[in-house]
Amino acid sequence: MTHSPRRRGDQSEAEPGEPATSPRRDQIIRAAYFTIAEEGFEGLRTRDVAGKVGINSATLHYYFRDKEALVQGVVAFMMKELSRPRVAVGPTASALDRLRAEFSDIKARIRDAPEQLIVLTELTLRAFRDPKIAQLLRELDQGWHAHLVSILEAGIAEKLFRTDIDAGATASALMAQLRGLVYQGGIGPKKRQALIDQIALQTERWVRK
Amino acid sequence: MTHSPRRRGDQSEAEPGEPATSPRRDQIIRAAYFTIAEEGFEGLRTRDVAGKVGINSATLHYYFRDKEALVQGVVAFMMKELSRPRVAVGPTASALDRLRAEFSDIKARIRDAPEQLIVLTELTLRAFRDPKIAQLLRELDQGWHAHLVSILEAGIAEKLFRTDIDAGATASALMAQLRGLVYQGGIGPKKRQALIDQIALQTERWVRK
Amino acid sequence: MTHSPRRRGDQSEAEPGEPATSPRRDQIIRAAYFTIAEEGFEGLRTRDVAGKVGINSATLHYYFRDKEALVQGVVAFMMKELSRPRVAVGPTASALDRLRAEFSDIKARIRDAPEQLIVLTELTLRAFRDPKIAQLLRELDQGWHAHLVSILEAGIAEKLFRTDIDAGATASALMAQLRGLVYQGGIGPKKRQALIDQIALQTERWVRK
Amino acid sequence: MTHSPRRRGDQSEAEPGEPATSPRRDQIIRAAYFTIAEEGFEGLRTRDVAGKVGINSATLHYYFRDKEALVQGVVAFMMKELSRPRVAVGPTASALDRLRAEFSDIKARIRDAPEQLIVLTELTLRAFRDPKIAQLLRELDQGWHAHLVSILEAGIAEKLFRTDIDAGATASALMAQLRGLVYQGGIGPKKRQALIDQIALQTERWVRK
DNA sequence: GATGAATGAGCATTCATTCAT
DNA sequence: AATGAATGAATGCTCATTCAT
Repeated sequence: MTHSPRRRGDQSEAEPGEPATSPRRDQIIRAAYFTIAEEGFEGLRTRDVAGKVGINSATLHYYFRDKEALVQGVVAFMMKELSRPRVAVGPTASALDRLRAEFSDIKARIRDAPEQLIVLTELTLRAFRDPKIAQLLRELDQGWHAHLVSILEAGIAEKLFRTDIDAGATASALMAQLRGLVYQGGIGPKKRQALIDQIALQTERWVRK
Repeated sequence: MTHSPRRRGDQSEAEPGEPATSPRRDQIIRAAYFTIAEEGFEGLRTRDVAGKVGINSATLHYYFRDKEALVQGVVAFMMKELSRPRVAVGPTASALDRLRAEFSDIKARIRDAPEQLIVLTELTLRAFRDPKIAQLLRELDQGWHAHLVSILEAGIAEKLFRTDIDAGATASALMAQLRGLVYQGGIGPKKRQALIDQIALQTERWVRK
Repeated sequence: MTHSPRRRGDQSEAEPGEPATSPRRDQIIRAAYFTIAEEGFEGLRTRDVAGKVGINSATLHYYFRDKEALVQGVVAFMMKELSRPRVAVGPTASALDRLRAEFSDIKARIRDAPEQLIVLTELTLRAFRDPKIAQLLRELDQGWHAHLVSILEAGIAEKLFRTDIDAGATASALMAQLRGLVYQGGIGPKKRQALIDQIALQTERWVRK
Repeated sequence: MTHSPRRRGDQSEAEPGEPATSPRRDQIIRAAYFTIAEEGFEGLRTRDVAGKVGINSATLHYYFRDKEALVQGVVAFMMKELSRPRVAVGPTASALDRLRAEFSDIKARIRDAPEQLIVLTELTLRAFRDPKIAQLLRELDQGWHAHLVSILEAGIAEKLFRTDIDAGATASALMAQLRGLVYQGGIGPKKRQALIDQIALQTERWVRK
């Protein structure tokens, strides 16, 4: 097979054996990701991103057809990051442990990857104008909701949680609360973590028998 | 040259007789405000704003020293808008009525001024980088929190609400939930309003005796 | 009427009272025109054109939305130039004088405005890919053809020219010959003018009684 | 490194055993040639040419030092193509047949190799700035002229053509007419061929006894 | 108050070319 | 022979801002 004139970043799905990914590509995406966290989409300059990676901005365009493709790469990366749990629970963990892990997970993100919150907010904003991003966020939300519901229902089945709670509604309320916290501007990480503990406590009281 | 070299939009206090406000100035701010709601800060162009008002972009600079000053004008306008209640309650209203008015207020904003949510999110994002905006948002939050606490405490005093609720914590939780709802991308206004009703119901059950 | 946000070069037809023309605009078009003559479309750089006029390249874009609009301006200018006769004949001139004026006109162009030939060739080339230009050139040709036919027919009516010549075919043949000369690369202006005289002579012999 | 550092496409004469030609080299030239016909010199991109051949653009630079060398290759190819008659005449053909073959040749080119006209026009344009190309075109023209003169003189000698025609001038006029036709933009191949027939007829009438 | 004209700094993107492998 | 990766030098275009009128 001769050299394909298509750029690496073109296809969403890589051909087998020809991965649409490369260390350099990932490096660029990471640099762009942190740039967005620091400066916002508004402050994203391909030149700066290239500079951070230590390459020429033309090289960046060797990996990404245009800025839009780069942004899409960042979004994909972000989605994978958000889906990957940061707190592991064993397969034998109780529903309560898994619920607690949920709160720990968010606290861990706030502590170790605070940029995720910022980029997520940026994406939320983009979603108002970009239906593709809106769709992705919706899917992310649905996944989170389903995950919480499964925990709650397991807890009910395990007879750890009250049987009269509405798993769906409770999951929604929980998500709204956590999201509200995350999106609350003007407070530091410590305050944020304390508020999460508070929500965790309230929730446990609410769901446990 | 006859006109005073100091521009109207300067940060320094306006001299008496030279108001820092004018119909045209307000007109520009409103145009910028709605532009931000539609296109985001990223899409804010002084030329476009001027065009919407029907003036030359040079004229815009007569009223605002620079783009930053215009943005500050928008922020101030936004803060005033957010502080102004959209649902009036009589001075004799019960704590419960006032609590309900709180939910109605948010529903009214979602219905009549959905752009407020978007601009608020934009400001939240700016707050990560602009301490001045962070401070303003913090104050806005504190005002809201104090307001909710006063309602809850009044309800307790009126013996309408349970005496064992922690007014501060409840206010915080309520705020987080409402904020979370507001920031949830990818859902339409109707769904949003329904979720608010749900939160309202839950809250009433929680606080009422 | 407030300031129109549209750029000057946008509309093909200027509104009455608001001419789509200005000295500066013309200056830019002229500079672009001679740049094309010297460097070809391939060598047309907005920066260079602006530089020749002594303005910033951003100023050029104040008058022309984009490069394409500038090129269109040049084309329009070129068409006007080509249509404007360079050798005047009195209203009482005989058909023969008018025919001779036709040759003199081309010789005058080669002498005084040799760049017209080059730019015309460039346009011919563009016409292969740009239907709009193809159409313009076609119209130019039809105008020229009609003009020659009217001269020949007048000569026949004046009993100066042979009655058995086919005015249309002769006009076509004449045009083809002149065009061929004009497009003949690799020869200098003097040689070119001599060849025109030769064609003129031949033609006179052919048409005159 | 094993391969000779001197590239194949160098202007210097190839060493014996190291031919300045190769199937791949020709392939590249052909691809460039057709690209120029379709997009003009303006649209000639080494990457595209390489892509059409199915090689990397770096490989193209293995065969051609730079873009200029590639263009020269195309020019040489073009000159060979133009010199090669497309309509064969036997060695015993009469002058009239050979003259007719001349017209048939051009018609054949228009039909079978219309890209030659376009590339030739592109070269004509280049000749204004590139003396090397100007020289080549001049030689091409002189060859054509000599060829036509030899036909006309043979016809006179064969007593097929009038003895009072000026072979040189007639050849020039004929060339100018044909060239003019070829360069006339905005008409299709059919119309073009019909006009050639017209010129052929006229010419025959002119030269034959 | 208002504007047309002008500009500097910057930005994404393109492209011929190079070089280690 | 061939290529993936990389780059420097443009290039068209944008935009906030200025200033004389």
